[in-house]
Amino acid sequence: MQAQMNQITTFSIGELAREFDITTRSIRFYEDQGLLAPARHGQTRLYTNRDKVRLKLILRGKRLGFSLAETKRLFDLYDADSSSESQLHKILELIDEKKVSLKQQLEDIKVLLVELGNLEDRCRDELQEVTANTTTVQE
Amino acid sequence: MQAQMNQITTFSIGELAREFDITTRSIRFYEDQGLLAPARHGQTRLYTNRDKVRLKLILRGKRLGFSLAETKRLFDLYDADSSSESQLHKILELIDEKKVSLKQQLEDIKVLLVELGNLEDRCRDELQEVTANTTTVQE
DNA sequence: ATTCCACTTTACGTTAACGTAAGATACTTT
DNA sequence: AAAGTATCTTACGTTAACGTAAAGTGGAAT
Repeated sequence: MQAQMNQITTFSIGELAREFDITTRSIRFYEDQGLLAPARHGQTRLYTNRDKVRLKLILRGKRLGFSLAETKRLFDLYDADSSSESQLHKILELIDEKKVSLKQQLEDIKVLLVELGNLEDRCRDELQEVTANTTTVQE
Repeated sequence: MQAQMNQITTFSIGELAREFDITTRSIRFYEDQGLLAPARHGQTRLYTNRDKVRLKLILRGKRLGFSLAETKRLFDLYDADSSSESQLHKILELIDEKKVSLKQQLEDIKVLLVELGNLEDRCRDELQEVTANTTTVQE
């Protein structure tokens, strides 16, 4: 009851791959690019929960069209504890850039959703006509 | 006053490149991939307003992380006039897929915006402390 | 002991979306 | 006429983000 207190649940590379539906190759590649830094047990990689969160963030970044390099920059920003004044200003700049482009994306998406909705309506109308004709013909 | 009625304003490839801040190479590439089909005057390409709109859509797609192939599919959907019933169903499916992934993106962006806001606040706080310290030291 | 499985490294191959250079054509300006 | 500018085609080069194959290692099951 006491001999196993250090149960810091870890994950194998295969478990993560299955959970996020990606290949182990991708995970190792992200490490190669400096986005992940799992511990090791011998040669084998051991991923902590923190690594798992990182991976989730990487994939979210990808969905948003971020390059791995961009995501890494954001990680580095987040990790940087205390920086110089000029550094902090630079960080704030970067954050602002991202925010601007994200807001642009948000607008883009809203517009596209509306357009897709219209297209969908048009399709449904056409579908109505087609099936109506077919029915008529078959009488 | 009558001899020039067919003034269908067109654009050169260079004009479009400047306006959208991309290279002519890109524009020609989009044509190569079947996303644009400008008219010709001799060898020279002539872009109509419709082409311009298309180009704008292509770039918006890129901002949203669409591949050119995906954007082309959407174009083809939009262009398809009357299709068979099964075709229409397929189109509706595709539209729905896009809508789902776009809504996911929308959520992703909202979350990220909040997180960036937090990060920004943290930076500002730290900046406050740094400048406060500097001021104190310099007294 | 050997078979199996998940993991490892190394390394070459692949696709998308262009970049870039070379050489030809066309129109305009000097 | 010559030079400049914009356009064209052809074609090889480049980068990111992996895919894929080869060959080896380590623990578990038969």
